[in-house]
Amino acid sequence: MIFRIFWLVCAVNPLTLFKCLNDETRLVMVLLLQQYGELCVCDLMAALEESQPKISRHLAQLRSAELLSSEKRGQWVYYRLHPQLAPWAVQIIATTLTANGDFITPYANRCRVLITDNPTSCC
Amino acid sequence: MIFRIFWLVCAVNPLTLFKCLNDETRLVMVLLLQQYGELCVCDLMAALEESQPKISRHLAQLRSAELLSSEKRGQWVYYRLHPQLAPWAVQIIATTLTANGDFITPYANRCRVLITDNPTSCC
DNA sequence: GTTGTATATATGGATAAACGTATATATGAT
DNA sequence: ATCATATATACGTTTATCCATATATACAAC
Repeated sequence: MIFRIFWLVCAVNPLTLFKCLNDETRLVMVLLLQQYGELCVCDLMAALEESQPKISRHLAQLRSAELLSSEKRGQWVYYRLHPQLAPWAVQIIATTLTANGDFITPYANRCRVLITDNPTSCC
Repeated sequence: MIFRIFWLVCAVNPLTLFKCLNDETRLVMVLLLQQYGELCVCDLMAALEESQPKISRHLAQLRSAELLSSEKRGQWVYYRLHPQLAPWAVQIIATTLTANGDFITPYANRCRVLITDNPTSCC
């Protein structure tokens, strides 16, 4: 008899998670994605007012840690929290956001999805 | 009319918290303290099998970030989670411990409070 | 094809974090 | 007083992290 085990969540090591959240650029991006669900790279560049390579490098790091997933649509790449991210990790991100909403407010105010009428258009 | 504001919790910056939890030595110590309430330096040295200066240096860092508080009793210094640590930070530590109990098991097994009949004696 | 835009990665240099060793301080015992 | 134990800190070196710049890739429009 053969059993198959399907992995429903990504096994995030706590050290890996905290390493991701340790940098201001990465922390703000993760919190913005927790709050707004999905953002493209240019949204994040605008929100954080940082250079494209810097944003991209940190996104790659979050992606390789399986905290984020990305999807290419046309010439844009959209990021979100990884759908299979372990619930405890999601809970930590949510708790951080709830208790520190003011921490990302200045960033969110520069975020396209907040300041445009038409959030389906990009950059 | 004079108002006095009493600070009931320590205002931990999320970045500061994650910086603290980013290092394996510090993370394990924080999780052990969450689980066992109070441990002295020699307990932590035994649990982590690390040198005294290394343990002491990381404890100083956690103390200066106000994650931990310390109390000297006789020649021993006992550490615990800071009593005024912000609830959201405590929640994050608790969540991490609950979801990753196995992460600290090997350390806990070397912890005096677990392997001694008389936990009031030290070292 | 060319051009422009969006995103990713590679490389070298700067900055910061962690470590080992040595030393200092405080307490307790003799 | 001396000696031993427990803990903290200082100093120099190694190691890891972050960044800016340059370059590469992919797509869309023409």
